[in-house]
Amino acid sequence: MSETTEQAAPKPKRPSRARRREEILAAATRVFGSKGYHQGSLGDVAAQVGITHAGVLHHFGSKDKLLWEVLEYRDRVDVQHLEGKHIPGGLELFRHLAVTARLNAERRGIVQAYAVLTGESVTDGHPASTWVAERFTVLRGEISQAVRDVAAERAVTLPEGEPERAAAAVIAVMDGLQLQWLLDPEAVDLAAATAFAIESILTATLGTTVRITEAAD
Amino acid sequence: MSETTEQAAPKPKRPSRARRREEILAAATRVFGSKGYHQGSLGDVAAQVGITHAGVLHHFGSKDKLLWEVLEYRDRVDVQHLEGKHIPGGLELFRHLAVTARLNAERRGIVQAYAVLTGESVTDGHPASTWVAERFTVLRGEISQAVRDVAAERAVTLPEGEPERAAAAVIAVMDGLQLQWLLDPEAVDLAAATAFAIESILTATLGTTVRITEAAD
DNA sequence: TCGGGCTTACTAACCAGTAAGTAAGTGTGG
DNA sequence: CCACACTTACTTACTGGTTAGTAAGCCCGA
Repeated sequence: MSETTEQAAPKPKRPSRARRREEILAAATRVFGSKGYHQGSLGDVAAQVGITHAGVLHHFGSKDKLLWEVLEYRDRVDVQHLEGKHIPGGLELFRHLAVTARLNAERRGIVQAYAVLTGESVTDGHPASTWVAERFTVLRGEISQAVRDVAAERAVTLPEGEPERAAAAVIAVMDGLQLQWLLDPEAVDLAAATAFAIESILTATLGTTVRITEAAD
Repeated sequence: MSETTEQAAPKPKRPSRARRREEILAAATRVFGSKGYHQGSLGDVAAQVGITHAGVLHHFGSKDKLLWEVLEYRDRVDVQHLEGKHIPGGLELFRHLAVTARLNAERRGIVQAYAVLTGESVTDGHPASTWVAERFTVLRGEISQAVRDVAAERAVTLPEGEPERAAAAVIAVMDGLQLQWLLDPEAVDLAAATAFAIESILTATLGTTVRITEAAD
């Protein structure tokens, strides 16, 4: 065993480790998305990649750990289309949110996964609750900062706590619209309603008309 | 002494039927609220009223039927504080929504139950999905009508589809804020944020300032 | 040949729903 | 007014199903 232990398995000819894990993560996203975490079983996930549930456990150890990696996987996919750019600030952030909503209307699965897991996470002792709570905290921070930036840009002074309230409202409206859209896609135009709501909140908060959609599109 | 027994509705000696059912419904609301429908078992519900799970089934037949009655129970409790008055229209409706949010901040359990079940309901074939979807439809109808009423009152002409978009946004923001509040009550002032968001959406929609909160309360 | 990927086989727990029995009530005929 | 018939509210015990997780071994590729 001289140089044998050194091979880090970089070129996978076999659908090995990394690749299989990705397959499983994608399958788990679909399963947890369509059935929820508690109702979606390891067997369901395993079946989608053509192995047994024990095979899944071989890669992820436990169902909880699999969930955690699914959540991080979603983040990775989400950030991916930003192409390395960090999350924008100011008005650009809100345009980004509107664009995300438009993209989401074409990715029902991932939206459903997010909605189901977020809803489930408010149950006692749910393994995803800290992840979701932290996610909300981070988002509120980023969005309220963007509100402050836009306000400064337009020389508007905001009352204490207003940026935070606006940030919470923006996140809330996005999540809530996703729920309604998932249950009745015909009744709610996810992209339009989201853009409308964000503009409304910003306009009312800043006291001046804010547009985040491109003209004539 | 005219023992003509005019006992129309005598007091039952036993905590019979109706009473027990209410106890179970209250318990089920707590259980489904704190653990979700799938994760909350009939045994959990039964334990809270000091009977066995078979006893619960004696009263409700199946877990699905119990859920249905829980949902209707919530509606009954919700409408109850309106004291027989029908749901108001126009601006009054939005004030009512803000008041409800304020009340909700004191009834974590029922808010949690609603949030959990709504989230769960977007999973495939969930027994509550039609109930939730219908609820959203009805609410959107009522709220969009109220928007139209207020617009007419103020002689504002709204673009096609705007009342519906505003209605969806109002419902969305209420649900979304509940989620954030449940996960982090310190970070979100449910009553204030809800009132703020509703005012924002109405103000932006109608183009004139709308106030729904009482001055100095 | 060796180790990682995976399977088969199993365990222990849990769950909804059924069935049958019991005890405590209610209604009624004599 | 009481005995007997019946109903109601529940229990215990069980069935059939599903689940996460464990253990041990097989197979294949490098």
